[in-house]
Amino acid sequence: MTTRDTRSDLLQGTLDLLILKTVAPAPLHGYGIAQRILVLSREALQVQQGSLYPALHRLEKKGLITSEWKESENGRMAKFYALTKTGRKQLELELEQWRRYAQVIGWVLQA
Amino acid sequence: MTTRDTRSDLLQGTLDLLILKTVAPAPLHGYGIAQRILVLSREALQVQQGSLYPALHRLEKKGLITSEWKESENGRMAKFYALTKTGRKQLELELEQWRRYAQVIGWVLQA
DNA sequence: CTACATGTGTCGTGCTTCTATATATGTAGA
DNA sequence: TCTACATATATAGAAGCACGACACATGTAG
Repeated sequence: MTTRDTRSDLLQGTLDLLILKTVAPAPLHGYGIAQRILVLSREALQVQQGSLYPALHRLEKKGLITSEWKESENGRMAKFYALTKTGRKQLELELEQWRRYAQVIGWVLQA
Repeated sequence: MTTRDTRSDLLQGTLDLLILKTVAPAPLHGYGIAQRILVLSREALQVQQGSLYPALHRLEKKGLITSEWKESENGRMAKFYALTKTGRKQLELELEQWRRYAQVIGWVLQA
C-alpha cells in the first residue's frame, strides 16, 4: 500500500462496538483489529491508531477486555485483547442499541 | 408531563442531519423541531435545548439554514428556521452518508 | 541501505452533546 | 390569586471521543 485514500470518520460511540465485535470470536491484537475492521467494512472504515489504542485502553480499564502479550503468527510479540464476560454482555447491549438507534433514525428520515 | 424518562444520547453528527430533515418540508422554530423529532422518533429521541440551539446557530453560520422571527400558530413570536439551497444539498449529502455508514457498520456487525 | 509492513503508544486539538442555569410569557387549575 | 406547566430561546462549563502528528522498535524485500 503506497497511499491510503480510505477515510473513516467514525461516528462517535461506534468504535467501541466495532472493537468488541471484532474481538468476540477470538483474541486479537490492536493492529489486527484495525485490519479486520478495514476488510469487513470493505475498505470503508480505517481506524486510526490515535483512535484505536486509546479506545483499547479505555475498554480494558472498563473491564470489557483483557490484554496479554503473546507471539503473533509471524513470530513477533503483540498485545492480544480478549473479551471478558462483562465485555460480552456489553457487546450484546451495544448491538441492540445500535440496531434500535439506526431504526429510530430511519423513522425520522423517511417521514 | 411531570418527569421525562426518554433519554436520547445522540450519536455525534446525527443531530445536524435530523434538524435539516425536519426543517426541509417547511420552516419551523427550534422548539417545534425538537417536538417533531420526538414524535417522529416515537419518543426515542429527545433533543436537549443545550444541543439544539447551538446546533441551529452552527447550521445558520454555515449557511445551511436561515432564521426569521415570525408569529407562531398560537400568536407567540418564535424564530423560524428555513433550509437554504446549500442546506438542501447538504441534506442530500448527509442522508446518503448516513445510509452508507449504517450499511458499512452492518457489514462488520453481521460478520 | 532504503523503504515498507508490522506493532504500540501519547499528546494536543477540535468538535459535539449534555447538564445546569437563566429568562420571558400565556394558560389552566386549585 | 397563586402555582404549575407549556411554550420559547439562549449560554456556560464539563465531558467524551476521534483525529492528526509524532515517536519508537523490528523484520523483510528490493
